[in-house]
Amino acid sequence: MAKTEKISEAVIRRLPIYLRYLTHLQEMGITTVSSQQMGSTLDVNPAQIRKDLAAFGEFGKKGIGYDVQYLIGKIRHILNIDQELRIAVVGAGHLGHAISNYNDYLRDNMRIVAIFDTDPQKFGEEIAGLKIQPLAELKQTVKTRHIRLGIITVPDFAAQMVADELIDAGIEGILNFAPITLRTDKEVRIDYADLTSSLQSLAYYLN
Amino acid sequence: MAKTEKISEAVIRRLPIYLRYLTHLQEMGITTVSSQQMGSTLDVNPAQIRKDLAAFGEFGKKGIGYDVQYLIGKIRHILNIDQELRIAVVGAGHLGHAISNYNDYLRDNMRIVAIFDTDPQKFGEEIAGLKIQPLAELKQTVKTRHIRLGIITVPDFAAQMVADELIDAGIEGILNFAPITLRTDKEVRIDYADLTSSLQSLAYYLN
DNA sequence: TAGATTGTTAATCGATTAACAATC
DNA sequence: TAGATTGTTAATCGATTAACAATC
Repeated sequence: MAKTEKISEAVIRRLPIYLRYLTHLQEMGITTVSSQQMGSTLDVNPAQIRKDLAAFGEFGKKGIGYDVQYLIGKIRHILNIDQELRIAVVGAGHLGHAISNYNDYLRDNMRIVAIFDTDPQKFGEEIAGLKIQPLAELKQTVKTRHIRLGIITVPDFAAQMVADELIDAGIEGILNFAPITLRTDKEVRIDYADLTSSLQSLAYYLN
Repeated sequence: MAKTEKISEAVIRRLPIYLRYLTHLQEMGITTVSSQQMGSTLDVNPAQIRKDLAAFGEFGKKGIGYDVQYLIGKIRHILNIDQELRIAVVGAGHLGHAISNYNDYLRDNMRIVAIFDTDPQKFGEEIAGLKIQPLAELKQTVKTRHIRLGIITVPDFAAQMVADELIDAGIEGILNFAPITLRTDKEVRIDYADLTSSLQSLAYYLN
């Protein structure tokens, strides 16, 4: 990263969108793209795209635009997904089940490699090629399998406990689907993906 | 709504979080809460909470705080969830399956009442008490059952087509789980909930 | 009354957009 | 060279936070 200004969360939320479109262009054999073209497809101001990218280095060529393949490599590097990134899912209910089947969509080196639950009836059951493990095995599995991210898909009343376990196990980032604000005093990034809240926000815009 | 200043999306994203906590307080029998208390639990600046709420009216009492039950009613009204709000899910794969089972978690009058797919093999199959219907029936079902929101859980290549169908059917808001930016010239709100993008953003914060 | 807490104004901080010199 | 497009500065716009008078 060329610059030292701090990067806002808004920028980081847009980078995956850029990456997804660039990958699409690459698949179509397109080698160069301008901020103008990207912006009009993605509904983002071209100046915004240039500024977002420029915060990390000079990736484009004046008068030409951006080399698709080169830019893909740069964004993947920025996002830490130029290395294999292993993920654990905790909660083998319907949602955990669905997410565990997501590996085909998680390109770019992200991979769900373990799934946990507390219900003994589920232990050993297979989901998407993964055996459901007891939560008690979390810490050891995280260590031996070098898992860095966790996804929480347990009911709300269990979510804080699971978060504590994940953090104690050395997980570095959490994506929480449970409808509860998690608390920690550790340096762990926690993002939220709560369906109920999303739908309620959406409902505001009716009429 | 007492004021006419325009409300930012950030405010609308926080209201469901406030509502969730207030509901929790109500269940615990707590009748009054201050912005201070809410803020410290939810990790939100108390001034922010007061300003968010004040944009819609004077809901609190100086020196006292907010009446929990009263504020719940107000926020539900603001979010349009003081009426039953019906939702259709399009895409009966793993994720659509999981979401269709979400009705128990969708309190506050939101309800998934129909699920659609294009695979004839799935027609008639039951998920969470709902029979999977052919996409061809979408328009009629939306009209007769007064469905106002749509959730897209189809693969990326089908998402734009499904969005067009939903909009044509008269849907007023869409929550899209497919990893693609949807385009429309109609006045329809489209929100995004893309797991891959969320995980990629999360990955940035590693180290 | 004294203490607490709102609603709101002003101050600050941050993010987006416009404009354009540099340059491919 | 002429046209196109970046990187970046300046201008604008918007959101967050602090502070405090009003008042329960």
